[in-house]
Amino acid sequence: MPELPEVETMRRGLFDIVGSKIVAVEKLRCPRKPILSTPAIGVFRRRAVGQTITAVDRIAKRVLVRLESDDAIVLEPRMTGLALLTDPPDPLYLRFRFDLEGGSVPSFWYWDRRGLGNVRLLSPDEQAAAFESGKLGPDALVATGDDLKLRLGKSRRAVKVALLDQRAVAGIGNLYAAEILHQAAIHPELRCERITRRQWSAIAEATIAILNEAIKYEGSTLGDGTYRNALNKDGSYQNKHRVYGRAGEPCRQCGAEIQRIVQTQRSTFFCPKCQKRR
DNA sequence: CCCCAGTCCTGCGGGC
DNA sequence: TGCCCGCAGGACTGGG
Repeated sequence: MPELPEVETMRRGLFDIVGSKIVAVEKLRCPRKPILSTPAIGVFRRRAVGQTITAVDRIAKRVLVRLESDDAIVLEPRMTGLALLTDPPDPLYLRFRFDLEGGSVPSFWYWDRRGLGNVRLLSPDEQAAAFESGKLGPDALVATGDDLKLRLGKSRRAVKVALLDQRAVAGIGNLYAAEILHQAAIHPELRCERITRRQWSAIAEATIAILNEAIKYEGSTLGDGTYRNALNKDGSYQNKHRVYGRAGEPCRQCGAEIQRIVQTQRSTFFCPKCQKRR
């Protein structure tokens, strides 16, 4: 499930396409519903073909392939989307192919098993509208304790639920929210309004530490997941998980049994001994 | 404004 | 053995 570390790994995996020219774009037929993409493929192709790729960036959980025209191809992988330079996990779910010239890479693909993701080509104005402040908080890799306190300090929501709000802080998903709160020693059900300035700082520091560590290990590939890097290799941060997916197993810090609860219909994992309610 | 349930989608594992 | 159901959750929508 791509969150910030996985999407950042995708971005880095596409480094070798910078400087190449797009010579063809194909939206691939899938046996079921095609994924969402805009604009219509004819317009998409006309605006992309002939363009040189100038950069590959990340905004929150999206990858932006920037073109010399200042348009950007925006990949939004959601649950099961992958950016690939090589053979896919299953060719059935290849959704887009971009053929390249002038570099070391012949093509890159967007692959998406469940098809909840999307591929868009956005003009500068459309990019500004899609990513305007108000829709996305500061990137989780740079958000400070004060940023979090300012945006969430008055909220009555449980802190774990609030960390998933991309308008508050951008890039955290269900898996890393649990990991971050364990590192910060904060109970996931603690209401934001009761969190101290010092605790917000601890959460921000844990966020940066956990996400950077996960990037170092190229993200988490879960047993039933599909996440891979651009060369179709597994990440390895799943071997470092403190709590996520470890219900009933011992906490690596204190040995207590990791608990699983459900918050707003999503699983939350935590250590009842390390993570206090205050 | 704030918050939450429902929705999309496919594969997998538990239960019977 | 095979089938059914629930679960996985990112981002968006609609409604209280």
